[in-house]
Amino acid sequence: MVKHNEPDDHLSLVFAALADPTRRAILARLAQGEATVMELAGPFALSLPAISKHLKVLQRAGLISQGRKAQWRPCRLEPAPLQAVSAWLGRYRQFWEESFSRLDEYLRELQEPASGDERSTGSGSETPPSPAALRNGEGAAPD
Amino acid sequence: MVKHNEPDDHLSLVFAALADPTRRAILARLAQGEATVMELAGPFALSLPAISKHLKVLQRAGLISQGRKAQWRPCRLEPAPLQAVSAWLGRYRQFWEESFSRLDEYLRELQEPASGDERSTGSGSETPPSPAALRNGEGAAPD
DNA sequence: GTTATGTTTTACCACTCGGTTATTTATCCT
DNA sequence: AGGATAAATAACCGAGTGGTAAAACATAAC
Repeated sequence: MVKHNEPDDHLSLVFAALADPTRRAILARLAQGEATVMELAGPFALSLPAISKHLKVLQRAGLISQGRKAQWRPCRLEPAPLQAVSAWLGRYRQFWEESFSRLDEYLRELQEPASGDERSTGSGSETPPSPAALRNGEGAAPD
Repeated sequence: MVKHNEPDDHLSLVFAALADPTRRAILARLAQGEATVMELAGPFALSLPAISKHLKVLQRAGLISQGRKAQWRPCRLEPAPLQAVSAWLGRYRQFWEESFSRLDEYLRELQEPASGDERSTGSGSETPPSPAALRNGEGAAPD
């Protein structure tokens, strides 16, 4: 994971934190309410230091916060990063909510043989640009 | 990332793939339409092998698929894994859509001093269980 | 002060990750 | 066949990851 600017970096931290099944299970438990470190460790055949490391990852991603009461460190879920993930997902929601869009493109592809004229449709290139077009610097620059 | 069972393993692959800003940018570009490897590499000061590795990660997570046309390997977005993420997020959606739930708990906590009787509310322990309760095996087993 | 419980830190390990350069593979064109 | 382009693979690197056992820190009870 390479750090770029702050927003991307934070989102990367969140996704990385969610990439471990143990950490997702910890979040699921905290969704039911605050819990202590040993409560969270209960269901896993892991050492306490291992749980402590997972919690540090979750904390660094802002997914949990830890209180402090005597020797206890109660953990609670912080939903803001999950909301950020949901917001990020928003840009792709159309892809599964309009499930016919891929079928449309496929049908159009069957009717129109691959040719350079497809570039003019503005719908994104279905066929890779020709080498000549790339050589002329006409390749579409990805965002 | 430790492999457990298949569903968790796949979700972990997806989150891990999304944990890199370059890969998220690649997905954003593919959301606009199919693109070649070199088109995807264009905006990044990365070598082609680095892009190739990123694409392999995305492919293994099922987030993209790659076609084959001559020497071209056009990539397209596959939204199903993103939908799976959205579904997983669903269990936490209440946390930010009902933004008063945390305030309610906070106010209740102010009115009821920390005591063992809070265990009987079934709303999850706001205060860590007492050492005696833990010793008696009454600690709540996390999911 | 001593003992017990809860938690974190330290040091270590094997492995993965995100990048590089060099090389190979795949396809097209002359 | 040779040359060109697109892409993947191999080998290497330093940093990071997910786990362990041991040690240290924090707090409570007697």
